[in-house]
Amino acid sequence: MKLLRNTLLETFVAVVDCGGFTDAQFTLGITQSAISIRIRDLETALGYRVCERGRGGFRLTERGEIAYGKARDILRSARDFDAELLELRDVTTGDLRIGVVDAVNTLADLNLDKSLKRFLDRPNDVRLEIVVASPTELTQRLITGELHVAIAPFRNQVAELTYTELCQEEHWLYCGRDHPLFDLPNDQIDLDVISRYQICQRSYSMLVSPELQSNDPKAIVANMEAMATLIETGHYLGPLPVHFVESRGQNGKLKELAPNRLHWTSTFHLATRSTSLHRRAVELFVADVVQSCEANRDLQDAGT
Amino acid sequence: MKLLRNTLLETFVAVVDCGGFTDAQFTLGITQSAISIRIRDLETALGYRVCERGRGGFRLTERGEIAYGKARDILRSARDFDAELLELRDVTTGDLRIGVVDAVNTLADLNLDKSLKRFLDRPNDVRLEIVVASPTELTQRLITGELHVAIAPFRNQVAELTYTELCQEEHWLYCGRDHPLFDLPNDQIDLDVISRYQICQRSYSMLVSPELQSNDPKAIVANMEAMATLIETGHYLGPLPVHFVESRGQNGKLKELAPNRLHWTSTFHLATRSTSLHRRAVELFVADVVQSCEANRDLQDAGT
DNA sequence: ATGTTCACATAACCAAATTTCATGTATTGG
DNA sequence: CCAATACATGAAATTTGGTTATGTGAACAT
Repeated sequence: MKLLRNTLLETFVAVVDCGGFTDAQFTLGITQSAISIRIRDLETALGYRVCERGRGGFRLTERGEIAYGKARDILRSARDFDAELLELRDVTTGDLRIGVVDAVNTLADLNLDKSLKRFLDRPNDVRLEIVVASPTELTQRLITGELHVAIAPFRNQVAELTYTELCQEEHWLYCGRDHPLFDLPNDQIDLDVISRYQICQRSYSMLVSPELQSNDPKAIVANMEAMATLIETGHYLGPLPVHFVESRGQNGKLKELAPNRLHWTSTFHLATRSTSLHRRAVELFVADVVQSCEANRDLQDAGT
Repeated sequence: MKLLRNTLLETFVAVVDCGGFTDAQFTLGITQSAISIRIRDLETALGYRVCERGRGGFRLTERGEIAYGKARDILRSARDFDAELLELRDVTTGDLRIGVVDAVNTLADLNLDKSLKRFLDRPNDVRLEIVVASPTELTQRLITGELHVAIAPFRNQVAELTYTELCQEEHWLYCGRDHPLFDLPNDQIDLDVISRYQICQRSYSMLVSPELQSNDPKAIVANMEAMATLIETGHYLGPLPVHFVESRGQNGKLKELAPNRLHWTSTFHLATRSTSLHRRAVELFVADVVQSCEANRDLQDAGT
């Protein structure tokens, strides 16, 4: 059997991503005619039409949809494969696909920007890709190889992945300026008082405050900004990472509620696939992150 | 980054498999010059030499060794990928890589030949590949995707694979014509008598007779023929599948020892990877095997 | 040593596959 | 019905990849 040329698949994926032949010209660096022919060749090889196109707009066929997903996957692993072979000489190259949860850039103990800087300061030919998603989704994408590394508070750990503990993130409960509790002294606030008000929670996999869970959250958000926004409306209470609130410097707009009693800690991990050796780029980045966190811990230990 | 053309990898793998450029001509259907150029291009793209060649013989470099392994893997998955896309129309195509343990062809309850016949009788464009190996090795190869299906008595089952019970295989203990026990009546033979003689065992993963294990086997074989040969020397006792001995029709050369007491049963399973949907060819073959076994069971049930 | 052979490399040339350019066609929107 | 959009197609140009013929250097026999 003759293998599909990978230019055909690249073309197909680019065309889908661009939503048509015309725009894909620039991405692929070839003319529209060439694209037309390549797609025709692909369809001839496959024996079915992968997309409807023309003046009426661009649309994948049912089979095309499936083919597109598979094609993207195989191209990704082909790129990783190339990088593996290229890294057998002394270069650092290929994709480095990192996944994180949102609001990590202000997490001081993690210091992701410093780790990234260290990584990028080395001579390299790496194409960086950073994805923001929930821990559950990150887990999924690590397993499929769509991501190489992920940094998140992984509460449910799976066997396929290896986790390294990085740092802690502290959460307090906050209320907005217009909320009834805003002016109540903190020593009068406890779980019982809290339970009279509506709580905004993060979606399940990001839950940080189990004590509040039974209170039937009236709002659920999948994003830190959204959480802050809802709390600022004055209609909800909600937990937020301390570093997140402090970095926004709006100390007047949010108030922490009884931080001595209502605080939660989540542990951030770095996760990679357990099986097989990793590419040089991945190993280096992991080392940078871990080292950065350790340096931080040492600094804090010395300070106390 | 520009992807390596897969013709380069195909050429590389073929050259390695043939042990040089000259012989690979016929496998690849191109001239030696073309191969020379392709390998040069591959090496230029990679930035290192993959093999030493010339009058002094053919030898992979250290990096070439690694590259070869990876290249073979990626070509296999590329072929499977192609088959997945092609099977989106109504054809059955691509590789079907089956693994079995040895001596399955006479296992009447399994009836592998009938299942295969049924599969091949359908219109198809499948390239069949059958590998014989131990259950441990089959498990490994299923996980890496090197095999699509395997049929064996899997005693240690792993989470990554899904198992379907197929049939039983009965084992008795045998001795050869020249063995001291050959002429002893079966009612005088028990474990105690047995323990005075040397036992030939199958290697660990194929062990069928735990009672004999403590007897410190003096011979270990990884193959049924080898087991039979050793027993026929008259120096060893050893377990063999009943169907295997009967099918060889040499009833005079081997004698079953106390078949009422010394018999063991192993269960044959069909195993596939748990994750992801399988290709049409794989699904069809699995259905054929399972159906064939069920038909057999029904037949036996009706008979008793 | 010396010539021969083997296994691959290289050059020149050629064929086939791809791309571009120019143009055609179908569909939508006004 | 016209203009514009988005793709298809044909011919010419270009690039890619192949073959044939020949070169090179290491091993081997004499």
